[in-house]
Amino acid sequence: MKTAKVHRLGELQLRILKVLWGKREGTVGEVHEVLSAEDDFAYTTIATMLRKMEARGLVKHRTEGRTFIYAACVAEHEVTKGALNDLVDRFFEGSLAEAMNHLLTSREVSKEELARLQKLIEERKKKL
Amino acid sequence: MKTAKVHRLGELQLRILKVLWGKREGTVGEVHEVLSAEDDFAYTTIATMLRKMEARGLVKHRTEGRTFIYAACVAEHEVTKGALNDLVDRFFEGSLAEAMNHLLTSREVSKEELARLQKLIEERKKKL
DNA sequence: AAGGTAATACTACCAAGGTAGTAATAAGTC
DNA sequence: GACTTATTACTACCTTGGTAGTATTACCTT
Repeated sequence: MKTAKVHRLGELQLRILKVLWGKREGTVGEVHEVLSAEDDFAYTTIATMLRKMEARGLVKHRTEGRTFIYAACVAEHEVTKGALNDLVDRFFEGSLAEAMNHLLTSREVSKEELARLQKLIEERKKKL
Repeated sequence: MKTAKVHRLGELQLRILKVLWGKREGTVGEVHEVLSAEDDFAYTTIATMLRKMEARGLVKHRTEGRTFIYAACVAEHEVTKGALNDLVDRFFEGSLAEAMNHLLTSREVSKEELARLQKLIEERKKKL
């Protein structure tokens, strides 16, 4: 059960992972730069967080010179899936339709999105 | 912005809220009893948590004799909606279809659920 | 009236996320 | 060779969720 609790990610941790997923790898400086474009973070905050995340097994690093080049250890798909499943289980006792219902009624949904959703369901049906 | 961060609820907090939503109100003992049926909690753990939650504005209490009768301050719908929206925003940059896609591909979905989903989407379409 | 019981209050921890300053170090620049 | 700069290491704090023991109090039952 090594995948345990992968969904319990903090805000910053997720954002860092997203950067790494997008670039495949990145130094502290690179991650910091990307995130600082949105919010203000100290360089050391990112560095510390990355070190903590490595201790948790979320990322790993290789060394180039004296610089650490970090990469995600967890797949985006896995994390996303974990978070979604967790939420559906926690809030809707596992009922996908219930979750969907809430989403549809509480969000702005465009006609295009609805069409996409229908298509997705159609395809899913065929695979049953 | 009083709805801020309502989605960031811990596991126990959510479970307590669910009990209160279900019963409309409840004493520490009642909540404790319900939750203890599933997991083992000390009575004082529930009491402490409820007090902390009241400080955060999640629940409130009225007094009957010397007993506190707690009730949720936040609507189930609001919390659920907040959590879902937060997740869709955080993981899928707000794309409902993207979120749905992940749900459909990573979960077990029954034929009945798919049918329900289609119906939901149909109805939503009419309201546009 | 005494004793048990149930209720809240208070205190204390622990873990984890988040944030960042300071120190040490290494490497490139003038 | 001295100086600046980039980089990691260490340390320290704060917050919040979670967990629960101990203390106090008030009530209820013999």
